[in-house]
Amino acid sequence: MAHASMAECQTAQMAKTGGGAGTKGVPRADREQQILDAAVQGFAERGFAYASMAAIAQRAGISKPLVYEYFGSKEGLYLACLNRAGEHLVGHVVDAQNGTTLGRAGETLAAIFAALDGRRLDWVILTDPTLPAGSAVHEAASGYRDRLHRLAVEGTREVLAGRGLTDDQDHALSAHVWEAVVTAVVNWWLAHPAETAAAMTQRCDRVIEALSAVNASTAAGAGGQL
Amino acid sequence: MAHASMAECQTAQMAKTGGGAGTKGVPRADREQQILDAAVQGFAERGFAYASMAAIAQRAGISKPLVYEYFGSKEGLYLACLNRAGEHLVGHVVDAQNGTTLGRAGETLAAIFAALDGRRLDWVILTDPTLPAGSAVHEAASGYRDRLHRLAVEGTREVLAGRGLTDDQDHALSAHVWEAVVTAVVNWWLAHPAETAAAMTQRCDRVIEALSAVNASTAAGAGGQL
DNA sequence: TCGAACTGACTCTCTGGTAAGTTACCACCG
DNA sequence: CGGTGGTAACTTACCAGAGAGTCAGTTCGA
Repeated sequence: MAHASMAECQTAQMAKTGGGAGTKGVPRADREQQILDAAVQGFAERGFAYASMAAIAQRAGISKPLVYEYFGSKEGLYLACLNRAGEHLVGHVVDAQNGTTLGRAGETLAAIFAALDGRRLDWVILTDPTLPAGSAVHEAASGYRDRLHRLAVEGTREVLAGRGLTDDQDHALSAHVWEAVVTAVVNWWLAHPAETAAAMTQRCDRVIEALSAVNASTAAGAGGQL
Repeated sequence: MAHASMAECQTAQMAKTGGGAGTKGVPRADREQQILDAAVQGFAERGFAYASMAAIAQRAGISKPLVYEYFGSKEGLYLACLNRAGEHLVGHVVDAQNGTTLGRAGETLAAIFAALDGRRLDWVILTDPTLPAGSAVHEAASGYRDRLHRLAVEGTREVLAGRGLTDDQDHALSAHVWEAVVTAVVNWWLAHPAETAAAMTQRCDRVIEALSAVNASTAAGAGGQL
């Protein structure tokens, strides 16, 4: 826990006093970003429930009260991480969809990979499973995931309806499952850091292609196994 | 939190003393099951991280030290819940697969629905997202999920390989995604308590059918949206 | 009377959050 | 140009609550 205390001085400043009180000359806006970076790492590493504010402060190279002065509370800090990550991701996915044939599974995934490239931990913040049910942070995270979800399944209703699916609940279930698939794919990516965003896109295209073929034969009564 | 204190006397015993110390005549084996039932509810409700041993003891109608005497620690208690739930589910899925055409998606789901009927919270225990990474309970839960996972994707390799997928990583990703799909479907079921196991089975059959058709058209270049 | 069942009342640690004080930068004054 | 007050940046040291885990003892059935 004490190994990261020297790594936070990326901005143009060097500690002048050994360890006393007093300002270090870092403006608030800069320091806030440093804290957010440290918080994303801390929260992603242990989950909201288990991450400690003291550890995050130490990782950021400052003391706990400063974190509280800038972000108010643990939930406030998480909310700030969430907003930064959520706006970034949602924005990229929207942009990507505007410039391509809307809604195809592979292209949605590609946009997510691209947006998360270089800041994959953002995804962990958006999907942290340890958020206490019913809390403000939980609601906020759900909100961002929901926006992504709506973007991703736009158009699903008509397509499925056209193929004979009329039950509302069936549509809800399908959407829920698709969300889980996206989550699973991104989590797999997180577990394979060597994989580039482009490689993931290609991989998903391959798998989708193959699964389509399997399902087609299944639907035709060939008894494919899945 | 105090509303469930009277609901635990399902076994043949009634409190004889008002609240003193002393035995209540409940043999250890029975009490252990009562504690496990209360623990499953408590852990499922708030997650391992946020559930408190005192609350679980209260829900079981006994005091905290007895829980510790029987299960040793919070992790020990969770482990006991996990083993009971895991063995039950895995056993049922194995049985179901032995008596049917092995490995088809819909039938695996049907077996899970049947096994979980009447004890759906078992699933929450097996998939609790708040388990601390690296802990013994986390490993144990992963173990059970892994056994289910292996059962479910048995045969996937040959099928996908036959359709042109040769990359090992592609297979790993596919398996990971399938696991997520199962999880998503069961979680949806948990969120819709009125749905019977049989209804879920039918619903999944419908959706799988429709999605197969959609994917088939997608693969054929019709540009289906998903 | 012996052991199993059972409890009230602790301890101890961890952590979210706070109070009060310290230092450095800076604008302004003389 | 040196002083000087104000404010933003920062810290040490603490509090309070919650919850895991324990101890010493009490009651009851056999």
